[in-house]
Amino acid sequence: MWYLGETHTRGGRCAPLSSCCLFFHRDDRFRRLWGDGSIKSMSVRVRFAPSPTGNVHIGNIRAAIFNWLFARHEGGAFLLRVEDTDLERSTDEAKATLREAMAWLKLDVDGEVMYQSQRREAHLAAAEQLKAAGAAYTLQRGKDEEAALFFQIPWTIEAYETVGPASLDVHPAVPVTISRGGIQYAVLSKKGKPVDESGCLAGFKGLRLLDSTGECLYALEPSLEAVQAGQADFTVEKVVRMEFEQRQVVFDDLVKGRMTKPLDGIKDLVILRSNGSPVFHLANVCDDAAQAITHIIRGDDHVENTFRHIALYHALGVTPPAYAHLPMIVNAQGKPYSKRDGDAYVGDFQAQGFDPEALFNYLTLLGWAPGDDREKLSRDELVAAFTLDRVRSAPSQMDLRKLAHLNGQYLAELPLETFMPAARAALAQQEWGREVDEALFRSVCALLQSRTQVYPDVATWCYFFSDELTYDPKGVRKFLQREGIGQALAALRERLADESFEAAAIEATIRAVEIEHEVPEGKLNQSIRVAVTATTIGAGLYETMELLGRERVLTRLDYAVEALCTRDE
RNA sequence: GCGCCCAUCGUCUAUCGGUUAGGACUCCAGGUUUUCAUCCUGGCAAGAGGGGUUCGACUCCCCUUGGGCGUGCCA
Repeated sequence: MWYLGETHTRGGRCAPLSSCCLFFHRDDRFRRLWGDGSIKSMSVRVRFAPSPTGNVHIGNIRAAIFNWLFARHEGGAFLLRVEDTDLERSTDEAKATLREAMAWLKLDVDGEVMYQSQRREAHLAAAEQLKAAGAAYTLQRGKDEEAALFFQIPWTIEAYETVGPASLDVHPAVPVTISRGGIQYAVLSKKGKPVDESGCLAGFKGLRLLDSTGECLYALEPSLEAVQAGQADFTVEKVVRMEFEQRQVVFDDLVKGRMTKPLDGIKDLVILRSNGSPVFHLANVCDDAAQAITHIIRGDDHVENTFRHIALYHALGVTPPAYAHLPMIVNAQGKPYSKRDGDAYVGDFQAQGFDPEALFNYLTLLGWAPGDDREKLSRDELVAAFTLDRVRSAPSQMDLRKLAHLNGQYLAELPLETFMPAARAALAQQEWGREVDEALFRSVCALLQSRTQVYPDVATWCYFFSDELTYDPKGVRKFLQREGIGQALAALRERLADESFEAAAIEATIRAVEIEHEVPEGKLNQSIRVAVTATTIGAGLYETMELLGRERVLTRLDYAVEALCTRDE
């Protein structure tokens, strides 16, 4: 538990968020661990917090998988929070899709599911708390509009560290403004044009504005309290240079290592829209605190948010959780999956007949590896091996062929009773596969399961169930249109007509025909295969013929001799 | 533009200063299977470029290039 000790000592300080305790008391797990209000265990609590949009993105589910794996490895809790504040998209159907995807991959959730839409009061209370503490202020955008509530990046918190003295050349034509909302100024572009910049007040500790002679036009410190309180603001003209003590926000990411971001590059953020609704940042932080999340494991598109979220935690009086940012999964072009990319949703993989365990296993291998040469790992092995320090920080792209290969290994191990229904469903996609003989189907499954990579491969089983065959032209040319083949097959047909039609007997018959017709041993097999199955690949020939049955084999041999073989005698 | 992050075979990855840079997928060749597939053996294939630090660098540092993310009263 190397990362728990120092970086994360949650002191059970959820007190400022009154509503969170309400939530906890409904959570049996919490009651068990911390029922008397004291901390007995530093149990890991992670969460998956998707927006239910009707589709679960593959990158999202990978984040869920890593969270789940981490929780199970640590013996902690894996929680689900449905961020359903977008009422238009968050339909019951979308939520059901989400739960189905998770159930399919066996991502079992601990405790009660939290629905963010029901947390509005808590979010508003948190906003109110910040406002009362002077950590938030209202600001009007337009004259006629209602004011939005901004979170003021705190002046000091323990997550800041000093970088050192900094100076910035400023465009003198654009005045520098100092207000509760931060510092606004313009720097010079390469061509000398003004480029607007702004940052929060806290980013400019010890700020001094200098003119071209080096004289100090304004110093922040004397009026700091008045500015912070919104009782004073300043506009300073002809500033050429700003000097200040640069500070940065720091956190130790469990996969990316030490992360820093200069405070002067961070802006105050809206937490309550002018219509009064809470924004993502507030809701997210608030709920993570309420669920007592200890580790946030999410996509690295959130790293920038983290710096501001940490400030929010501190302002709310809550110790921030530990963070682990996962690399993105990109498409075959190396670009992030967009909504237009097909095959990027969990449901698609399910529909395409991938085995959930195979997909689960494959997804763990994207951005993570156990460190030895194992690739096919069972759930238990994955849980045992999974640690965040082995997560890579470079993006990775999916390789469908490798997934298919892995899938094949999983399918081969499935009990026949599990394999059959799925194979049946795939077979039903084919016209000839809707109604098949049950006994034959079972036998064919038994014969071909081990060589099925993905369920749609069952389309190649056509020759067992249908007589409308499409002969592989290459196979016909290579194995049927050869001198003497027609005669040999014709002879075989005669002998098969009245001998036992069991695999071993069939094999013996074939060998005998080969000898009679002076065909090298085994060389007739592929010709027979093409004649009776129309393809060059398949299972063992003798078993295949036995399953096909005498009638079909004889008919097809007749057809091959008549229509496909070279007539050269 | 600025900020943050990333960089080993085509792809997924191993390597935590000293290796003939290993494995897997794909592809190719051979073997086993008197057939097909599996399987086995072998092969093709990588440290983006340039500077440092060091006896020694894929590994640490800097620069460049390339890519991603962020820069919303989206999440």
